[in-house]
Amino acid sequence: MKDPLLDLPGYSLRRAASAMMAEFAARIEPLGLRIADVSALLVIEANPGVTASQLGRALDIQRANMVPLLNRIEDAGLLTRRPLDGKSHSLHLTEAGASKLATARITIATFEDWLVHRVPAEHRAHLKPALDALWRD
Amino acid sequence: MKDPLLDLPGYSLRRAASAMMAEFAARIEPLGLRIADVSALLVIEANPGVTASQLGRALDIQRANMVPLLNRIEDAGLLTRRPLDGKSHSLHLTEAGASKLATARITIATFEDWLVHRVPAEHRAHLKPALDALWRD
DNA sequence: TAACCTTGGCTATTGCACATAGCAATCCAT
DNA sequence: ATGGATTGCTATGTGCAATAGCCAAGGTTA
Repeated sequence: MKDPLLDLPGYSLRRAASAMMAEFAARIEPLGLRIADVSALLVIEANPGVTASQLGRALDIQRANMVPLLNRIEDAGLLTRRPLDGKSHSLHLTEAGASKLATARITIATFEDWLVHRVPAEHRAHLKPALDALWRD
Repeated sequence: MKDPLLDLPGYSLRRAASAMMAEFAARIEPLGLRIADVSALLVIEANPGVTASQLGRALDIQRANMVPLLNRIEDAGLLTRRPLDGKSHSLHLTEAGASKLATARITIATFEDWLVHRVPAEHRAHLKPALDALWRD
């Protein structure tokens, strides 16, 4: 069967992202985490005390959508919200959060390595710069 | 602010795909089409008479999810479903469908060109092969 | 100080893309 | 001819993101 989509880089991008996200979600799910959770935990750990809106800007997630995300990882005991100035809250990982993230980091590293090695060696080094050019301003 | 996500190719893939899909969706929306519609129309035109399940396999969309998709483009007058053997239906573009697709093709080509030229010349040729390696078996 | 605009966190709702489970009719192979 | 697989479909749920609006708390300027 003819598939004209196979000639379109945009379609390849869509399918590749979809396949890789499904794979990563499956690998991270046994830890009780979702993809968005992992990205939030990583940024919070690297920037203890960030506010929810700063985090949202870094992850390109709307303020409104940060709420259920942060509730979820707070309910899981991975995060504390401390009042900062009566308007903002500062976010910190709990010990459980740091330890969960340490475990997740292994999964992340394994996955990223697996992903990168799926691409043939001659193209490998070009993947990330090419992708970054597509979304970073 | 530190952003450890920026080192992860998987995260770049996610963000790049999200950005590009948003861009394409915005460009194709004035035609009254969605991304999934366009992919279906392209495959149907290239393979007149395909069945819904064949199409679903090509697009990696579950049978169940083909239903609203095909209903939508049929309701828009772009598609006819003809009974094939009492179980399967064969799919064909209407004249309106072919003409709509001809218009869409211009948008698609412009978008794909824009996308590809966002990546620096030295990486450009590597993007599609790298992406294809990530999802094609 | 008072008026104003902006920001931060939140609720509520919606849309899209995708998944699973189950069903009835049809077909195909042994 | 019976049993298994396939087709199209309904119904439902999930993950992620968007929008509109609310309220309280800052910041800025007159």
